[in-house]
Amino acid sequence: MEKIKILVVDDEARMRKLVKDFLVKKDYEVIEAEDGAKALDYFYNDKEIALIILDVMMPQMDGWQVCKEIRESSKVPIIMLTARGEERDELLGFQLGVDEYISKPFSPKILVARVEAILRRVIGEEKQEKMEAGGIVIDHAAHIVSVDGETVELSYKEYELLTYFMENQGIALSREKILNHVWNYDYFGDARTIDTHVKKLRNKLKDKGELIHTIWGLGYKFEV
Amino acid sequence: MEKIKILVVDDEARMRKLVKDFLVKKDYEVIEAEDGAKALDYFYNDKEIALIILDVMMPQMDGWQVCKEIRESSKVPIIMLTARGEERDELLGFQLGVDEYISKPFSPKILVARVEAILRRVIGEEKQEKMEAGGIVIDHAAHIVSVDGETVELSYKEYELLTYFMENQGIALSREKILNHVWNYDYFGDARTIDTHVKKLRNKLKDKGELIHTIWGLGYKFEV
DNA sequence: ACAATTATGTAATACTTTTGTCATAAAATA
DNA sequence: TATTTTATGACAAAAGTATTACATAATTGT
Repeated sequence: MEKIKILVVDDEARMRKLVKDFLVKKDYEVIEAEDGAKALDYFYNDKEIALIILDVMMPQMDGWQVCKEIRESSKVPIIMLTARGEERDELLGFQLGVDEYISKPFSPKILVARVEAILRRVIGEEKQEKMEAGGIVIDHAAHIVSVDGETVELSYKEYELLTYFMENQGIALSREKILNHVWNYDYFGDARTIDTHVKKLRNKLKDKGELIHTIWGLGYKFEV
Repeated sequence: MEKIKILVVDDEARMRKLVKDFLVKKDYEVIEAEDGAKALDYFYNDKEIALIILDVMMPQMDGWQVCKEIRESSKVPIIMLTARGEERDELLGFQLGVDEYISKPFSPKILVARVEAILRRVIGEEKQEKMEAGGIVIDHAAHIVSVDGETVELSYKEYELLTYFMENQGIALSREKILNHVWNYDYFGDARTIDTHVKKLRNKLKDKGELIHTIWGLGYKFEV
């Protein structure tokens, strides 16, 4: 099947690369544009683009302008990236038909989640809504986790962490890797934080907590 | 195929040599620069450099400055070496677009792993995930070792040691060589330590333990 | 906007496993 | 056989992890 194309517009190469890496991992085709003019150019020449991720702050032509131009001829979903602190002009965005905002720094998880939510809405494509392993079920649509049929209440981070583990069953994950995926990419906190979260998660999963194995000297692994 | 070029910048010749040795062994071409000015000079005159390893602490022009200069004209991946204790200015690094940090002392393994991870990300090359020899299988993704189908639990060092042996099948390895690869470069402990680890490893590998041959007066060799 | 609640990250401490060293036994070499 | 090198097992030291408590940040309800 043809891959879904996403256009990423940002003047910072690093940011484009970052976004691209995560989307490519999810099997999307990513086209990069370093400024508004190039973005419009790519967009007009490739009718297949399913979604645009647009940085607000760019020299020459900012994200709003690009958005406005595109909206004159297309209803393609647009996600706006806003910098930390930068105020969101929600109203302007609403008028221009922005579908979503994501504040930098963002976690890759959030980005991918938003992208998929929008595409699901627009394309109506169904994605993996449920995950199961060893009696643990995550229902992403309902945002509910159950262990042996019984619902357990997880906090946001715990939920993300468990999801990451279950997405990578049988794979040894270093703390660094976990931090990079579950936390924000620019989070430079203590890797020991993970221990605490793992502990809490294990507790809540009751006897299924032991499915999260400690790999001494390396990190953790989820395995049934 | 053309070798991939890596530029190593450090004022200490010892450190440069060390890094170079390991990278050369992995078939990279290494260019050394002893100060920031020379580094920039080499970099601007050789457009083929695929990655830069940069020491933070250097007289005249420190690593940050070099990094900043390079970032003004290039997106080449940069790994920063920081001394033990020296505080990492993560934020500054992030702004300058540092790709990775490695703290001295580091194990050669870590260094090579980071380099390959970055290059893989940039160049998009895949690495070997499984190794097999004489009924011993190492699954690096799962971090599992099995002997004749049965999983064996290895400690961190045992795992590293076995990996090193299997990477160098049929090659006689001196204790010194083993120390330099599996242990940190600044580990000056007793080479006899290896004997103990080899012993434990042999035990855990059961009858396959004898694949690790003792070479009297020299060291060890893994051979099927 | 405020207080109350909950979630998250950090630090300190307790705990566990791993690792290195040593003493001694065994084996190989000359 | 004397000497050098390696194997082995016990144990102390080091390093990694679990757990708890607490401060701070985020969220919720009023």
